Amino acid sequence: MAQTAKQNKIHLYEDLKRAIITMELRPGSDFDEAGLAEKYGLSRTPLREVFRQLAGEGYADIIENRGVRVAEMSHQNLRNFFLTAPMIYAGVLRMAALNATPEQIYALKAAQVKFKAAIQAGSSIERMLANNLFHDITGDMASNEYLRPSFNRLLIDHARISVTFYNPTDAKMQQSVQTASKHHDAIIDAIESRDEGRAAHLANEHWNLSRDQIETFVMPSALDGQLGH
Amino acid sequence: MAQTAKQNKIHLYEDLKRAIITMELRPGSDFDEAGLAEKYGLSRTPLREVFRQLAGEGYADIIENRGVRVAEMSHQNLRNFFLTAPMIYAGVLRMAALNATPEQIYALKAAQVKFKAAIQAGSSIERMLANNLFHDITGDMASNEYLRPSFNRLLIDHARISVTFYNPTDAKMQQSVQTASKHHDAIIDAIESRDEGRAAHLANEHWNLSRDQIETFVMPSALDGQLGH
DNA sequence: GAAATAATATTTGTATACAAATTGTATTTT
DNA sequence: AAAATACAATTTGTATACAAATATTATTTC
Repeated sequence: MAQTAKQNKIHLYEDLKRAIITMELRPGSDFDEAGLAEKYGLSRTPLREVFRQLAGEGYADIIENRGVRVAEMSHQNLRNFFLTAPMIYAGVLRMAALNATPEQIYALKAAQVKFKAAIQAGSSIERMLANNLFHDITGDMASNEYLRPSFNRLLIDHARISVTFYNPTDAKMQQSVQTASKHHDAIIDAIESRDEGRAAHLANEHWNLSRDQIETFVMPSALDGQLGH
Repeated sequence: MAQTAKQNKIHLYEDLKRAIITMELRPGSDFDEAGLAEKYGLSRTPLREVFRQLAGEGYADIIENRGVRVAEMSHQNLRNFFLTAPMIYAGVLRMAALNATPEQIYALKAAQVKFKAAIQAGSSIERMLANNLFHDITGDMASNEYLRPSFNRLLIDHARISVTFYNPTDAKMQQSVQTASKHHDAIIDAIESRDEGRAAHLANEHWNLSRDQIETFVMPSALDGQLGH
């Protein structure tokens, strides 16, 4: 079919992205070209173009003569993540407050409704995806092509870290999800009232919450939090 | 030939990158697949993979059914550039001071020697390339995979802005190149002595110099410099 | 039986051929 | 002659076929 090829390519792209941020495809695991070509009814040529694109966006790594694999997540990554995220996110929210359009604000509110629903009734994956969507929209709002690439990479690993470490039975962790949701509400409010300073401040609070969560539950005293502030 | 195909691909990749940052290929101009395939002795398949890669790194944009073109540089881009650069570069230099290896420091010093030589005797393009190399090495030093993507995009447009606006006959501009060179020396010193605070401070000075240059010579009062500080 | 080598299978990379979409030109219509 | 349509040429996208490199297995050597 003529039309389906293009659609299949899009589906493959979206499916792989989703599978990577949900950790369905583990970091370091490699893609099966032949298998995926079969599954999506595509030849290897467009398939490989999708791989290149995913690599360019930080989802995967291409190794010469040795195929494509899901981007790694090392311990060094995690450290850099918490050093970098507050800075980039403060920049994104600051510019989001300046540049957000009414349509984007509407979309952000809708994403927050979804997020709250996911906290109540959704799976841990659904919660993460809703959170991811929320942050992604703030990335749109900033409309800063220089900030976006780094921000997107942070979002990828923020998603993967969430999936890895989130434990819905833990009371303290549930509490911090509630706090995160309150942050989101405050962020929407700051953006809507064009308060860039407050938006930037909230970014730091929000990521400190994430860091504390991880520190407390998995890697106590791993980071000194001195940088990126 | 078996070996040449892989080499040709690398040459194509490097040549296109260079042609883009030197403005030999103008923003928005589109690539001639057939012509480049002929010129580099490659079929269109590997050629298109190179295009995808360049697009992923911010050198080019791929438009569905309408080929590949050199990444645009709009006025909005320029504004975002000066809002974002100080922040990212401060982050990079801070982490460079923390993480630089002796080999990287050696390479940075060598790049600075080249830069000084280019100021004295080189063309405006050579000067820009030497400067670009210097900054690129600081990006290596930081070894932060979250900062790198945005930093690289800034470097691309920093190069293109330099080429566009640099006027070697202007006395004031020559002066600011000398100042930039002094900044480089100070940056090397800060990194070598692991003084992250000073490195971050120098980043801001260095980019303010760039901004003042552009503001004074091409777009007076275009930016308020309020953000990103 | 373990290490080294050779032979085979699989995977990755490239070239060519074909299909679809877009662009440019010629023709027709008014 | 200007606008609209039809046709041809070019460009872009995909599939298949083939080449090169890597991984796996079998065989040989000690």
